[in-house]
Amino acid sequence: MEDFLGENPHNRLIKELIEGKSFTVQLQTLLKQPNESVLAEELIRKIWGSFTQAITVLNSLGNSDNSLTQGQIEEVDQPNSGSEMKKKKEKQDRRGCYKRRKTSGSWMRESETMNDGCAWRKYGQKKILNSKYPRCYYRCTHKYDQECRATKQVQIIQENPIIMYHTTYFGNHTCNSTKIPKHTYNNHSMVKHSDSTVLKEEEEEFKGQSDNASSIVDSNLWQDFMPSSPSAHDSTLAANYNYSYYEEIISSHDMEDLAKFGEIEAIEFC
DNA sequence: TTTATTTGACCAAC
DNA sequence: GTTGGTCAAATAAA
Repeated sequence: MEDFLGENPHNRLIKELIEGKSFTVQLQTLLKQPNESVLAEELIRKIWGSFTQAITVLNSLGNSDNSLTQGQIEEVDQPNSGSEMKKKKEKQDRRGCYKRRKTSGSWMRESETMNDGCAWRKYGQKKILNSKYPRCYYRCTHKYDQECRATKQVQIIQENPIIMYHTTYFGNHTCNSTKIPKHTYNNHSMVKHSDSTVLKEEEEEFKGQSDNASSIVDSNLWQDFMPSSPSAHDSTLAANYNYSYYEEIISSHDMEDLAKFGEIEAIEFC
């Protein structure tokens, strides 16, 4: 593993996250006392610094496909500075102006129902070459009001004896209305498949729930570091941050390393 | 009137 | 040149 400014990046990352958590606990204590706003502001600044450093370290780890640009980092760094402006950016005619999506960051499920508990809006349908059934394109209902970029493609793969749908999900829900499902990594409900992730669901458990599977790890990880319940922005930040990297961290011996630092209690996935 | 769906056009990727 | 993903006008439904 490459050094990060003379320090092992892995250790540096752990150190920054632990510091961030420690500052959060201090802040929590401080907020219970009156007239400590100056100290609180200082702690907030330190927490911000820790997470910024952590993001920088993660971003430096060489996964170029998923590395954030500095602009993206700054975007999440300054929650009130640019995003509001972007929300108001005027619509323009972007018909046909798109990049064909890559399969990385996607995951699939096959089920007897299209219903997954999320609010989707259909925006297109296409006949697919060598396919008996058309492919339907859906985006999150909150694409514009909450800038949720989740999309899915649904295609019937068989009609007999029952209709089976093959659904491919792209992106994570960042909208507030999304419910976090009870899918977990440790029950092996998700199977990594090449660059994408195949979601082998337990259908009964799944019905009526969201299937924003990748956000599970993200949201719980961040919950662990957050003193209060995370906002949509928090999960966005984590979700945008390349969950596959978290998966890599969490599923490996690195968890032992996390524990070694002693400050982090068990990280639970639902 | 508002919201959702359908469908043809557009165009980048292959 | 073909294919597939997205847009937006037209249309339907609530």
